[in-house]
This record gives sequence, structure tokens and C-alpha cells, in this order.
Amino acid sequence: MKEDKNEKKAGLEPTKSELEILQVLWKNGPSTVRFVNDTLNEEKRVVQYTSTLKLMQIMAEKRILKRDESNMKHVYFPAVEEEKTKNFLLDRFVDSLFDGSPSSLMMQLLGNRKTSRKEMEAIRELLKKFEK
Amino acid sequence: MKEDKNEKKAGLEPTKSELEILQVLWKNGPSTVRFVNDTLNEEKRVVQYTSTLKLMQIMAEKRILKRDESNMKHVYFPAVEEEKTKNFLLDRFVDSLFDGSPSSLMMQLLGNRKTSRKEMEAIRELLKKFEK
DNA sequence: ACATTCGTACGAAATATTTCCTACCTTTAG
DNA sequence: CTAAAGGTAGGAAATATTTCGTACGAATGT
Repeated sequence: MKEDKNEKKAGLEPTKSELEILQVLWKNGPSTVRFVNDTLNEEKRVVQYTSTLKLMQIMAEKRILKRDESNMKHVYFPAVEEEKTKNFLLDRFVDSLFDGSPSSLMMQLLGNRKTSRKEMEAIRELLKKFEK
Repeated sequence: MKEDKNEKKAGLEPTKSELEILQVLWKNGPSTVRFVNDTLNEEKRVVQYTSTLKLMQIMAEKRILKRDESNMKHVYFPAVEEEKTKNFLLDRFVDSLFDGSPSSLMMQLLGNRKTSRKEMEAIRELLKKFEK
């Protein structure tokens, strides 16, 4: 049972490139390879059409994506929930960098000068809500 | 100039394994390969001594680590600042998953049921301090 | 009808990362 | 002194990830 490994992880460990693709799909909804590739080239980096195609095919095999093949232009969409995936990745990130302590991450975030004033405001707002 | 690529990044893009090693060194200070390897095996996963050795040697080449070779048991230590590295990785993480919006990450964090009550408390404390 | 454009499938190469074997030297216990 | 234990160096193999060339069919414009 070779594919069991993929089945288990079920898309919860996307690679960097896979994540880029997921982002596009989460943001724009079901899309063709053409659209995804164009978006990546505009927003991220140059990459050949067939590279994106291949990656999305692999992701479909791994069940990270599903696709509608009824038309010639296949339409792909995520098989994994945005929330779930992000939560998973966030957890791992916190574990690996901040010893599993979200508040440590927070501190780093708040202490990070690159965080804009606007963002700081938004965070304060958020906190206020949670204080209640 | 092959090494320029490494020079530029100067350790700011550690791989997953490299990060594990950095964690050990940040936490415990300058250490031998033996110590790092033992720690990894206890806290993370089984890995052969020479694997860890090799990785740390590569990291030294890449200037992610420095080492004291005066004794036979070389002592390694990070050449990159913990804060800087974490900030860099945090930024990238926020960019790639939360559209560069720290407050989005926060929301996800606060909405994550896996965050313990204790941590929530700590975060609230943090926020209070920032409210002042 | 035919050339051009656009699509999929698939294999294979290029990279990046990780793991470990082997050789060989130094230190330590007996 | 010698054997065993523990070090380093380096090459090579194993994996994982990414990229792209080639083949070929379907759609489109002329």
C-alpha cells in the first residue's frame, strides 16, 4: 500500500509550492491550471505552464486537490479546508519555532518592527474583543 | 562564485532539519555534535550520529553555524541570531499563509482550540501590557 | 482543410535535502 | 601495548521537491 502515506497526511503537509497553489485556489475558488499559472507568474515567480500543471496533477493524486474533468479544461479545487490546513501549519510553526507557546509567537509578533501601525491597531482591537 | 548564494542568505533560510539543530543550540548554548544528536534523538526523532554531524558540518560551511575546533570535540554555535532568524521566518510565514497580515494570524491563533487556557491567559496578559 | 493555439499526460532531468557508510585518527580502559 | 570507544571528514546513496521537454489530441481562426 504505497499510497497510504499520502492518504494519511491527506494534504496537511503541503510543500512550499503546493501551498502557493492552494493559496490561489482558496482565494479565487475553483480554477483552471491556466489561471493558477498566470496568477503565480504575476504574483510570485516565473514558472512554466507545464510545471504548474504537473504540480497540480500530483496534488490531485495526493488528494490535496480534486478536479472536475467534465470539460477539457479541468477545473481544480482544494480538497482540504483552508482553516484546517492553516491551523495545522500554524501549530507546527509554533511548535518548531516557539516551543509550542503561542504567546511567545505573539511577543515576537508584537515586538517586530515590521508590523505596521495599522496591523498593531487591528491586533489591539482583536484583543479587546477577547478581553470581554 | 558558487558560494555567494549561501553568503547572501547567511543562514536565514534554514531547512527543517537545520532549524531543529539551531533550536538545540539556541536553547542550550554551544554544544558538541554528540550533545545535539542525543537531544534530537530524545526530543525529536531517531537519527544517526553521522547524519547530525554531516548536517552540522554543512551548516558550518553555509555559515549558519560557527565552531571551535581547538579541541578534538568541536563545539558548534549559531552564527545567526535567534531573534533575527525567527523574525524572518515569522514574516515569511505570515506572508505565505496570512497575506502578510499578522492580525489574521492572531485571529487564527485565538480561534484555535488547541491553544491551551494557560496560553490564552498569557496572551491576554501580553495584550494588557500593550494596551497601556 | 489546415495551421495555430491551447489543453492534458507523462517521463525524466535538475535541485534540494537528508541519511548513512567507510576510512581513518585520537583518546581511554585494561 | 592493544582493543574498544568515540571523534571527524567525505563520498555516495536515498528522498523529496521542482522544473520542463515531448507527444499528442481538441478547439479555433482563416
